[in-house]
Amino acid sequence: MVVYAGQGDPERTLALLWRTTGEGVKRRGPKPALTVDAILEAAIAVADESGLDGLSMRAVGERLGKTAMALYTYVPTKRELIDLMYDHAHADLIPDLPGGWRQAVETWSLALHERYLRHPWLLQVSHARPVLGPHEQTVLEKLLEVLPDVAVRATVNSLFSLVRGSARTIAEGQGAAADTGTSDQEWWAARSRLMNDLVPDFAERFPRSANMPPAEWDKAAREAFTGGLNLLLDGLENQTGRRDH
Amino acid sequence: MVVYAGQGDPERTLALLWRTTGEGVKRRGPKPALTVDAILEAAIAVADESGLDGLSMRAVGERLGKTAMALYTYVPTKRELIDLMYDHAHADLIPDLPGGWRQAVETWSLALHERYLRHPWLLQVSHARPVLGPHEQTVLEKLLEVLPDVAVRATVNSLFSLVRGSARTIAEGQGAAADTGTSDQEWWAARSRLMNDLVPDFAERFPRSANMPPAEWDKAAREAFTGGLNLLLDGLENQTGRRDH
DNA sequence: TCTTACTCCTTACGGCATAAGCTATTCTTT
DNA sequence: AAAGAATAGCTTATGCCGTAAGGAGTAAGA
Repeated sequence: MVVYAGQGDPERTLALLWRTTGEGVKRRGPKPALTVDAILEAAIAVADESGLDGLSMRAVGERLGKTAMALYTYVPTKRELIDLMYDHAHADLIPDLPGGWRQAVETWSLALHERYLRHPWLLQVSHARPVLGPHEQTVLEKLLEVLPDVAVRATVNSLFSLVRGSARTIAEGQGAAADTGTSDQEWWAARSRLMNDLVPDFAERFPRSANMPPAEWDKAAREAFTGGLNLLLDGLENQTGRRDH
Repeated sequence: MVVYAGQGDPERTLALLWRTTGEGVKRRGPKPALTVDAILEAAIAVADESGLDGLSMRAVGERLGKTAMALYTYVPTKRELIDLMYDHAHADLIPDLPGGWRQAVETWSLALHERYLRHPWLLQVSHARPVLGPHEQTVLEKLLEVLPDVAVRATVNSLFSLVRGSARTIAEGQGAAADTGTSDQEWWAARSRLMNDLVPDFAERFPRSANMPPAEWDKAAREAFTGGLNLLLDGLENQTGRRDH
């Protein structure tokens, strides 16, 4: 399932995202035993380990030695928690980008790609509408800084699609392997055998698909990513070149 | 949340996908009151209306005048049901593709894009490993038939990423609008106002993001899609042209 | 006719997010 | 110092979910 982001109470969420909640102000009542950041880190740890499906308020609370309900003092709902996790996981993402725009865009894409692979659950958070958190905003801003001034929206959209799509393919392959305990080879072998029995005319009906063996998925997917990126940047260079190259 | 596909009992799932279950054979016991296809259509109707989150076995059963448990006679688990829905929704998708490869790829992409928008929940089904159903396989095969023989894997991967990514953006915008009852304009206006209050220095910190207003999202996202597609195809033509053009 | 295989129901279980309400804690005001 | 107010974080409860278990009825084969 997909968790839709950015649909909670906007004011509360934005305030949490940008941490505009009065920090130094003295407040009554018992000292808070937790902080939003501690919760975020626990939640991210849970999600890294068990995916977004394993992310329950109970699980996060347990990791902090609290009950699920204790979290609701800090975070209005699970939705907002995920929004916060999402933005938090985009912190300190983009390194200094090298000179030429093409190299810079490549570096940016690889950094984002890598981050997605480190936190695969990020790919399961669908931003129905942008979360508008500071860290994600920074990621976008850095890209805009280096992008040539041609077809900006199309390029941004395509880059995000490409990076997310490729990362998804890789992450899901890995996740499936981990979940089921069967490697890609084993899984594929088992399926081939079954398909041979069940659909003996497969190769006739789908000759081209049959001719495209899976190889090592992980590697193939990575190559497909850089290959696709190159295609896209070629296309962009093509349009740009006539102006400022 | 994301539903992971292709992880149930492979034999049962594949048999259901390819309908190799003995159809004409006489079976004992009461006549089945349902068929897998009827369940699929009901389930797809539910998902179209309420998304994958609203898809519960109870809801599907109710639509058919049955209980949730009645479905388990036909479908082993909800997971496999979703696999079957996924493949079913890819039926009769690709029209006859026009002559030139570039036009053919464009037509293919648009058809897939459109299908995703008709059944947005498709985008929430992540194929950890391919479902390997007949209809999805046909979609892939048709693309392979027209694709030039260059960087095939990268191109296929990129095209799927681009189509899915763009469709996701559009679908989620629409979904959010429907869910929250606020239009894009209203939503954006509200956020802008809040951001102005909470983060008054936004425009200084993120000048380029601030300069990229949201416009009409739906339209912008569609243009970004065709624009990205053109970039990609330019890149591909660049590599192909030297050979067979 | 009796057995067997099958459909489809009711019931039940454990897990989920979270609403409601309670208690204990700590600051502010008197 | 005492009283009041606001807050943290607990327990409990509600209504969802997927689905396991088991039972009742039905139709084909022996």
